[in-house]
Amino acid sequence: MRVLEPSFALDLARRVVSLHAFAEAMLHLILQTKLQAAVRAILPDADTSIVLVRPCPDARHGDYQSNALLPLAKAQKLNPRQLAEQVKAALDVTELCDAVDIAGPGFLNFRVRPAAFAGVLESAARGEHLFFAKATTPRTVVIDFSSPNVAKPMHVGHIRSTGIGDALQRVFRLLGHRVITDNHIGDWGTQFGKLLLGWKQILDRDALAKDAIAELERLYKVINAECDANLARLEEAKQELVKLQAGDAENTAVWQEMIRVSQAQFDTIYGRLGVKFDHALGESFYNPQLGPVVVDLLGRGIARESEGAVGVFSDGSVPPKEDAFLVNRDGEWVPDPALVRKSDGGFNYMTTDLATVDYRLKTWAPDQIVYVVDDRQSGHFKKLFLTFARWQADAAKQVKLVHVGFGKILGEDGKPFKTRSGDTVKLGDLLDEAELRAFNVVKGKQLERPEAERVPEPLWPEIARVVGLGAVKYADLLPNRQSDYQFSWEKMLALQGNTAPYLLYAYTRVRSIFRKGGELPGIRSQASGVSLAAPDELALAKQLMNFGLVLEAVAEEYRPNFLCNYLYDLAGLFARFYESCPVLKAEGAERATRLLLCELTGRVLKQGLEALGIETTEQM
RNA sequence: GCGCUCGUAGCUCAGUUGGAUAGAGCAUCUGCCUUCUAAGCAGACGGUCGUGGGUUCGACUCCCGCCGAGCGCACCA
Repeated sequence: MRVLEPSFALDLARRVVSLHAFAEAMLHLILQTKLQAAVRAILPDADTSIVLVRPCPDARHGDYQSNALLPLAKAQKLNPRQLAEQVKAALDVTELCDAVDIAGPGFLNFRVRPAAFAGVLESAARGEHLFFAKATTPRTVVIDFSSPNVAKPMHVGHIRSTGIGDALQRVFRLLGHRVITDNHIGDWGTQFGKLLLGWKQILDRDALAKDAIAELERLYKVINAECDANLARLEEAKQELVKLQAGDAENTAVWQEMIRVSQAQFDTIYGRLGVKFDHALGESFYNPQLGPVVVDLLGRGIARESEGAVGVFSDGSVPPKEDAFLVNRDGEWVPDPALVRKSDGGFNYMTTDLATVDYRLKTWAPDQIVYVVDDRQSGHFKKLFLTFARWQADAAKQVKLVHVGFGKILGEDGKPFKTRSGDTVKLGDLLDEAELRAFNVVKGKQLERPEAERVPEPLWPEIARVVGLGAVKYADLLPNRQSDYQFSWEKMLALQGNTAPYLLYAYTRVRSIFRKGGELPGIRSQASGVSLAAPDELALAKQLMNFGLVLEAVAEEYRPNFLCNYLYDLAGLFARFYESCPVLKAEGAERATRLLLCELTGRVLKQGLEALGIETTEQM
């Protein structure tokens, strides 16, 4: 965002029309633009990219604040309060603010007129924006996530990559960027030797028709066990793999069939999760490029042979401690190369990933490529990015390669999440259980109510589906992604606290008002006369206006949990407003204002949840 | 051994360029349904932000040491 906003503001300064829309969508940005201009007037050489305006964490100080004058004063060896006085004198924000205060060592606090807030609400009500602005210079972003393996069931380990990746792609798209999602499926590798052997010798056709993945899994387990015990068997499997790699017609056909049935499984899961990909170029897609990549690396002197393998080694450009191509063993720094060809001539995933970066750059010319992959692979990506930069220095400067890592899912005992019998939890089973548990909660809550107030029973399963899937997704997106988190059905399906059900409930309360209130005159067309008076009205309105800021932070830091926390705060503020400010009983401007706040809160909740990949329900 | 990530209330977790009195939920306790869905709201209780230094107007945040946890350390991905 540090890079984005100044250029954003600059662009807009050139286009008055856009500036207008932009200001209406996000007050803090117009204040920021004006503040930056004032700073430039006082300090022409100052770096104004650090001059940011943010909402005040404490409303008593004001509505928006900037702390930027303090570091600025320090850099220029000026008295911060004096600088603040000068900047304040050069600052013209009278159209938005009653007062600009200098506080403490040199904080600048802006107090916005309620009428200015009302103006933003009115323009939002007219459908001109939803408190965020599309990027004026859209970036092209490739997002690589999910990446399940062929012939294996998708399991609980895939929800993090899938959920975080999907949320990120949704947020980037919402902000107007060009997004290309690519599912880098594991459809190649040594396991296919064993699978082919199993397919040819012990395949159960009926079982395959019934549950293809389970049958493929069985084939692998049986043959794998045989190979462990019997070297001749292992040799047989290797021969099948060699034939596949050589393009043998029969093995290729079987391999393609395995991909086909696996894809059907992926499609079922993705369908339930509402996840779509623009491409699914698996590892095998890059096969033809692997040899040439290694030849090129060797030819350029970037890779070299060692112990029969080919790898990229340290170039000694950084101290050993910071060198990703060195590792310390017993006090001695030894090579830890990025291997691109094994001593048996085969390639490994470093080679595939290099070919993949190369392909993506040539095909889509992205500004960035984002890999949503387990944190344990951070070492691999570090080497991959460095190796690519050495291989194609110029191309590497055009693209930002980012590894968005995440932690493990733990069970409630604090150990890796497994079934009672110790197996990995299959994703399909997990989603089934989520819906079942959600149904029991929905049913329980409905039965607590007087019959007249219940949601019609036929709607319960659909509500349970939205709540259950939403709960699983939300629980996964909520924690800071780099840390491990504890999986708890009880907590994710709880009706209180920072959970999907709480947010969905807030949304249904909004919808309920409109059902009860019937057709409401004038909300969209003649949105005017909005007057914010009650503290809870104002607090809610201000929170709505932070939506854009949060979306940009999500995209900038690749952290969907910012959006989760924002929506939770929004829902909380709405609940307070709902308690203290009767809507349908109010009259005149008060009623219109409150209806508008309900409408806009509903829209932001729905849009925000949608950006997290979570559906909403009208009643629950 | 070396590297990466982390350590915040009894438990599970937030904490947006370093910024003003560190926040939620659960648990414990107290109030609020003849009023738009109480799956809610208000309040109380609960903290030497692992620890010891340093940087500065200001540190949970940045730097260094130590303690503790998880993960990774050529030919699996």
